[in-house]
Amino acid sequence: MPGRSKATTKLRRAQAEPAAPDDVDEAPPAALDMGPLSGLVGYVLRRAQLSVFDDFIKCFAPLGLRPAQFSALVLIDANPGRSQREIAAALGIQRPNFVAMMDQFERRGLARRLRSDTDRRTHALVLTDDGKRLLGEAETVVAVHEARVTARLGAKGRDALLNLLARL
Amino acid sequence: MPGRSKATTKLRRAQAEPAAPDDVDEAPPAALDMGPLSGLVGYVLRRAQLSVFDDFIKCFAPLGLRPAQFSALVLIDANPGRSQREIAAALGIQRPNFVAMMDQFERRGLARRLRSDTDRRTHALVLTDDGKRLLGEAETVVAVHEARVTARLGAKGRDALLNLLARL
DNA sequence: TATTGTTATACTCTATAACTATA
DNA sequence: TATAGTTATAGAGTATAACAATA
Repeated sequence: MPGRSKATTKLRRAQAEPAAPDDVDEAPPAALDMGPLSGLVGYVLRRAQLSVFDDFIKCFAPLGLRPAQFSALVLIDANPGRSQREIAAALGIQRPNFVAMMDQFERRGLARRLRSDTDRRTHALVLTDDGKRLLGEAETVVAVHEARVTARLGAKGRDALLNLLARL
Repeated sequence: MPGRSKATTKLRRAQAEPAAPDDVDEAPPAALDMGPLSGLVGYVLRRAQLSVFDDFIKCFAPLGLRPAQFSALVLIDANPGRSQREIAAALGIQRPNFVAMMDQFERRGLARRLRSDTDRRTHALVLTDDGKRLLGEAETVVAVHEARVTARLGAKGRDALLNLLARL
């Protein structure tokens, strides 16, 4: 087992306060030892995903879209006429949980459920013109977001990351 | 601007996913077009994280540990005597949400809250012997899990992935 | 006054069973 | 009988305000 390096955290002292009697030597906060977590793919993956989603969510808040909603609109746009089951399954969403999302889309006028003439059980999903317009704005926003991610990884790093993640 | 002249979001279309083998000559299943999602770091990251967690959760179910619980035990073990606030913050868990987890750990006899003599507001967290024993088993399990992940990435790929993810 | 642990609460996400209408 | 969409529901996970004890 490789030894763990001692934490060598440089912490800046708090800014001088106006006139407070505080000169007792306080214990240095000292960063925590993350132990084996830093080498666990699952843990590092989770933290990275939260970090990227954090930026994504902030970028898309003005459009009123959550990540899952964006992905659903993209998929309906790329596959018009498909059923709820197909779209939901492709996104890893349970069918019951996709119903409320489609309800919202219809209420906001972004997508519609058309009745299928071949199988009257299914709904053929399509985007409305408003939905396509919003998706257009979304693709501008996603470009800004993705550029920020790419700035952290480098263009080559981003490609490498996508290829590695595709193996999992 | 260097290399990238036009839209940074030039995204390749999705590859077809391995569909279930079907020899029915009825309706062709026709995999969905994932559109730009396959090139979005956030989306691919999320799906990969869910995939890895899926294996992790199955591996740790016999030990009665969820991913967050495992990470908390690891952190307490590597940093005995730290406060709830410190452990929770290092894991990105809100302080109120960490209370129930510590309650469970104490009920199961895995960890204890010792009273601190320097600051009676805080609890000094430590693992019990049972907690350390369970963590020992967990590290065996995590090795199996991690080996399965590494089998998909290759040893070099795994290292590269960890380095890339650390930049996010 | 500020902080730690805590309670209460609410909101999102996710998972499963069961109903209906079609097939 | 099986399937698509739906309803209801329960469980995680997550976020914030507020309170008591302590600093």
